[in-house]
Formats: sequence, structure tokens, C-alpha cells
Amino acid sequence: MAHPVVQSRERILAAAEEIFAAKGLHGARVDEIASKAGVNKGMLYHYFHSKEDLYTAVLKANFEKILAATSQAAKGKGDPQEQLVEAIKSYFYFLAENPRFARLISWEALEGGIYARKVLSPIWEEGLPQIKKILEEGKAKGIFRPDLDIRQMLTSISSLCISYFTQKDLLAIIWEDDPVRPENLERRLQHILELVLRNVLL
Amino acid sequence: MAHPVVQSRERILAAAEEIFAAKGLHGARVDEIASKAGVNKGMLYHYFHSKEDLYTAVLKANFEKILAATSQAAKGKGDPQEQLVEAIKSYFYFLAENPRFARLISWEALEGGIYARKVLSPIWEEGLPQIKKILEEGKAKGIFRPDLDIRQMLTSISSLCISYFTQKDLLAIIWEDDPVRPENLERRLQHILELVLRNVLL
Amino acid sequence: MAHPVVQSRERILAAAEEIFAAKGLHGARVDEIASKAGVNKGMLYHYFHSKEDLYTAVLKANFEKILAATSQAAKGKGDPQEQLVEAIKSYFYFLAENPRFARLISWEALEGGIYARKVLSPIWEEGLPQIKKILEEGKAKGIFRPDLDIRQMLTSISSLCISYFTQKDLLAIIWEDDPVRPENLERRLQHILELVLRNVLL
Amino acid sequence: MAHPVVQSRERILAAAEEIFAAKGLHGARVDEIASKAGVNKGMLYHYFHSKEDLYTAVLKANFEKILAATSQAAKGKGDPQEQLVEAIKSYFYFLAENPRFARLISWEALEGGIYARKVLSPIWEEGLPQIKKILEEGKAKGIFRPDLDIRQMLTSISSLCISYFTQKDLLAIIWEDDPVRPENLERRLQHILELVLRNVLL
DNA sequence: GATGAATGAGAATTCATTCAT
DNA sequence: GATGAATGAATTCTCATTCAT
Repeated sequence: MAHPVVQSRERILAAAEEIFAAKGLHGARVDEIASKAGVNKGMLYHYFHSKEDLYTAVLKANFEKILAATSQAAKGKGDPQEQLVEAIKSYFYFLAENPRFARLISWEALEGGIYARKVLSPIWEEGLPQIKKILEEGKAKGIFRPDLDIRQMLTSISSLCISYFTQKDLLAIIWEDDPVRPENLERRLQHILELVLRNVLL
Repeated sequence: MAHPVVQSRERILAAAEEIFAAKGLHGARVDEIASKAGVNKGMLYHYFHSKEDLYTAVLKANFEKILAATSQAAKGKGDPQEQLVEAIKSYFYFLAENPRFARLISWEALEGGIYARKVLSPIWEEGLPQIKKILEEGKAKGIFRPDLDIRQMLTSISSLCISYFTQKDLLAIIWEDDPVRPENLERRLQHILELVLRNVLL
Repeated sequence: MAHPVVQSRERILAAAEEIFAAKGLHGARVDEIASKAGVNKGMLYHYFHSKEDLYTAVLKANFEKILAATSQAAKGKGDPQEQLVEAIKSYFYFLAENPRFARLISWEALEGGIYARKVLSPIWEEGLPQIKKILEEGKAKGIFRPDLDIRQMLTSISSLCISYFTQKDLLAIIWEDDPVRPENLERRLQHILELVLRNVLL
Repeated sequence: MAHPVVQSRERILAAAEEIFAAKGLHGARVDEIASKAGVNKGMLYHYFHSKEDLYTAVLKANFEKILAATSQAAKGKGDPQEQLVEAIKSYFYFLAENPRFARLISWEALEGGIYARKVLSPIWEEGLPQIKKILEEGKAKGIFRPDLDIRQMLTSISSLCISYFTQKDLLAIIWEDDPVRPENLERRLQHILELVLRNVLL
């Protein structure tokens, strides 16, 4: 009885993000979101039109966050190789620090991507726009392999980064170790960088 | 109108596989499965105890299928490098020919893997056991890099292959091309092999 | 726990008719209909698609009933005047014996008639088709007034009959008498007939 | 953006009248009324206690309006026949010019008349008091039929006038013409007058 | 085995009303 | 007076599961 008034909308968004990430659009329950947000269920319909609109808002917020976080990463940072490393690093650590993003995007992909398409983002439609540009530039400058298949490489980079976080629960069991422990994160990042660089460089 | 009695169980399993793959455990509807199987809903509970048991049966059948399909792949086929190529190839094409498998496994991973663990399979818990063995052997024989991180590499191979099929709908849009067209499949496979071999070989 | 199986659909229709007549489409509650029918709420959605489809089914059944009841009334019954009397009588007494019909049709009219139009019936679209024919014939034969406005007269006959039954609760209070007591019914019918005949005849 | 303060109450009443007339007490939404009135929902509860009290106020205002409009109509206007014509005319045109009144009263009648009874008006309880008096006088003076059934005649006059306006949407469809076009209004009025006079006069 | 009817526990959504400011 | 947020009790509809035959 008396939550800070101004924050209800934000509280709902935060709770929704958590639960949609954990259970997907269909697995999530409106009641659970409302109760986790500490607001009345009706508020949810007051601020957002429907469960699906709330879900879309969560996607949108996440896309904006990752764009903001990664778009500046490699700006003017030396040669393409350094830029590539920097860009993958910032993408990977964004995912590490925003563990819900990878799950949200994976649910969404399995469910057909119909909601994400509404909030159309370069990340979603183009893959990783900044990395794409770096690869093109490096190839043009003769630093990267001339026969580098950029489309395939982008697909691979994206899979390698995202999958690690969506599968971390399973890896935790198999490895009997915590995949998101700092050392494990760093080891994984180095492995991905090595995989990519060995393929990209001449 | 009257379906051959003996096949009901199989029909249910097949329908369930299709719908669970398309919509996941929570998105699938028991009614839809029954009607797609052309049987009465009660039959579903006659043969399987519950929706979740049916789902588990689908997972089990799929694991058995992939094990049968891939375990023989690289048996006695020359050196580790050739074996590795052969093993990845057979895994990749198994996924291409069984498009539901990748989706099932991805839903399951997002949902926490609790059902897959019941039908405990080496594939699931260990990753790709045959490939693991090949990597170990190649490393022991000095053909693969001595500092090869097998755990990381297995994780990568698995991600690279599976993601391609779970994301094919999105790739189709971005690429404006069909990712599972034979030429595109082959191109993807070659890219993955290159990525892996450049990293594995000395 | 154990209603006669075969009758559920009919029980639902009957309960729905009663409650829709009493409260209109929007005032009626699905729960109330189900509980009055003595069936589970889900059955209602099993047999009918939605509340609105159930309502439409009730309208349809009622239109069919009144058509069956009135269409034969004045067949081959002497001259137009006698036929007219007979037709109005049978319409009036149909309404008296089916008290829900007038209410259903009145709710529907106020709510815009959108559902009735789906089950399109001559009664609804044309007014009173049989009476219309009688009026036209009598006019053609020179028995009824040559300047008789058939459209107006049909509108009046319909109003005079139906209104009596939709307003009976109010009349009961004002009159301090029961408007549907046999003598009152007959008195009303005679009044309507007189009103009509004095206007129709030369 | 800021509405003149003093008028809020009136604005609410006007909006409520429109929406209650269109959708009835149960079909109307408090939110819709408030937004149509351009005021905050709370205001509605400030001026009126509840949705039902607001509805009652709308009924009351309408009854007062019709009383004011019709009570003077036939005052000292010649013989009973002329007075009757005058009274029906003014009633009919009041309804034509206040199209919500007929609908309000019809919803209310179907819903049992419980709210109208609270604002107890002679119109409602007695039918048409002025017309009643005229009929009685005409009968007493020997100008109207000695066996005229005043109760029936009042019921008929009321039905004939009101029904026309509550059914105008349906008539518009059947006739493929606008029932409230001036000529159609006049034609209807003449028909009603003829119907009544032929029955009332000797 | 097989069926269609039936059920009860939810699930999303709506809505009249209240409250703090 | 006036506002927007907040609430809780419905309300329509869904769905996995069971049962009688």
C-alpha cells in the first residue's frame, strides 16, 4: 500500500524483463509480473496495452540498451584488428552484464521474431552492424583475408557470444563450474577471439 | 476416419514432435497435438501420462536418433583431422535433415533443461562425446594444438552448428535467401569447418 | 456430477435464452448461464464459440420458432379482413406464449441489431412478411383503403404487439393488475384489432 | 486543455446522457463517459455518487425536460380533438428532437424500470398524463366514443410514438431511407394521428 | 483401444470505485 | 475542484486432465 508513485511503470518493465527472460512470452504470467513489480495487475494494463505490448516494450528497451552500449565501442581505436577485438569484447561483456538480453533474444528467435520485428533494430535485422563495418573495412584495407565471408563470420560471432549465455545453466552442470565466473568469462572471450582472428587474418 | 490402431502411439509422437519443436513445451496445446495426430485427446493420456511425459518421450526419441546417426560417423576413418571433419559434417547434416531437433534442444535449454536431464544422454550432458574423443586423440597424437582447450572448442562447435538452424527464420529475412538451400548449407558447413580446423591444427 | 449427457447443449441454449432475455447480451453473465444450465462453463465454449455466438444462436432459434408459429396462421382463411385478424392474433399470442421473444428482439434492436442481422430472417428484415402480403392483397382487391400506407401500418402493428410485452412490468405497476392475465391479453388484442381494422377498412 | 470549471457537472451529464442512451446502463463505461465529458473520472464521483446515481440523474433530467416540453402543449386550444392532435404532435416532435429520450426509456423499461421509479414521474407511472386528461374530457363531453378504453389508448399512443425512434436504425435498413427525415417524420405523425382519431372519434 | 463430454484451476483482461496529492 | 495512480472484484475465455461409455 504505497509504492513510490513515479516508479510503477519502471517497476513493471523491470519485473517483466526478468520474467520474460526467464520464461519467455508464453511461459510468463501476468500475475507474476505484477506481483514481482509490487503493483496491481490493472496498472500493467494501464501503462501497457496488453501482455504482448509489455513484452514488446521490454524487447525495445533491451535493443536500445545494447545499441547504446556497443555502438561506441571501437570508434577510432586503431587498426581493424584492434577494432574487431574491441567490438567483440564489448558485445560479449554487454551480454555478460545483461544476462537477460541473450535469453530474451533467444526466446524471441524461437517464437518467430514477430515482436522483435516491430521494434526493428539493426542489431536484430542486420546482426551486428558495427562489426560488419569493421570486417568490411579490414577486408578493403587488405588486412583481413580477401576471401573472408562476412555474412558467415557475422553469423558465427553472434552465435558464439549469445549461445554461451543461453546455455550457461547446462554448462554449469557439465563443467561442474560456474561459466560466468570472471576467469571463465575471460577464457571464453579469448577462445572466441582466437577462433575469429585466426580465421579473419591472413 | 478409423486410423490403423497400432499406429496411434507413433502418430501422437510425430505430431507432438512437430508441435513441441514449433512452440515449445508451454506454447504447445494438447488439443492441437491430438488433432494433428488424428486421435482422441484421451489416447494421448492413455499412451503417455501427461503432456510433460509426452514431451519427455519426444526428447528421448530425438536423442536416440541423433546418437544413432552420429555415433558411427567417423569410426576408423583415417587421421583425427579427417575424423573431425567427418564428425562435424554428420552432425551438421543430421541437424539439417532433422530440423526439429535443434529447436527442441533450444527450447529445452531455455526452459532449464529439466526434462532433458531425465532422459540423460551423453549428447546433452557431455556435449558431443564422439567429437570430444577425436579432439583428445588428435591432441594426444600431436596432430592438434597442444594448448587446445577442448571444452571451449566443443562448446563452440555445438553452438555454431545448432544456432544456424534455430535462427534460420531470421537469417532468411536478413539474407533474403533460404539458409537451408543446399548451397547455403554447404557454404555454412565449410565455414564452420574452416573456423574449427584453423584453430585446432598446429 | 452427471447430467443427462445428450442434453447439455440444449440446456445451455435454454438457460442462455432465459438470461439473455432478462438482461440482454451485455447484462448477461456467462457464469450465470452455465450455472443455470447446470453445466461447466467450459462446455459453453465447447458447444458455442463465445458468448456472442451463443447469443446469436439464441436469436436464431427464436426467429425460427416464430416463423414456424406464424407463417401458417392465415393460410386460406377466407377474405383479407379475416386473414388479417387471424395473422395479428397468431402473432400476438405467439408473443404472449413466448415472453422472451419480445424482450430479446428489443434488446437486440437497442443494441443495433448487429447480431440479428447475421441470422437474417424475414421477420427481422421485412417486419411481418405474412401480414404485409395480406395488406397488399386486401388493398389490391379493393377491400382495404386504397390510400392505405402499408409500410406505416406494418410498423404500427409490430410496435403495438411487441411493446405490450416488453412493457408489461411497468404496466403491471401502473394498472395494479397483471397485463398478461387472459382477460387482459384478450382486451389488448381486441383493442389492437379495432385500431388496425378501423384504419384499414374503407 | 482546461475546461471552464463551472461546467464540469453539465458536461458529465451531457456525456452520460449520450452514452447511456447509446449503450444502456450496463453497456456504458464510466471511463468513456469521463473522457467524452473531457473531465477526470474522479469528478464523476465527486458530483454523482456512483455510476447508477449518474444514470438516475440523467433519467431525471430527461423526465423533467419532457414534462416541461409537453405539459403546455394543448393548454386552452379549442376542442378535445384539436387538443389531442396538439398533444400527440408535441410529444412526437419532442421525441424527434430529443432522440436519446426514447432510447433511455426503452433501456430502462427492459432493465425493469427500477431507476426510473426512483425519480418517479407521472410520465413514467401514468403514461401520458396530459393526454389522459384530454381523453377523459373528450369522453365526458360526448365528443369521443363512450366506450373508449382510455388505458388501452394511452398504451397504444405511447408505443406508437416511442417505438418509431427506438427502431429507427432498423427501419433505416429495411426502408432504405432515413426514418427521421422531415417528410418521413411528418408521414409517421399523420399515420399515428389517423390511427388514433379514427378510433377515438364517434 | 477409442471417444466426446465434462471439469476445475487458472489465465488475460476489464471496470467501477477510491485515494493521495 | 481536479488529477492520475491504484485497487480488487469480476468477467470472459483457456487448458490440461479425467470419466463414462
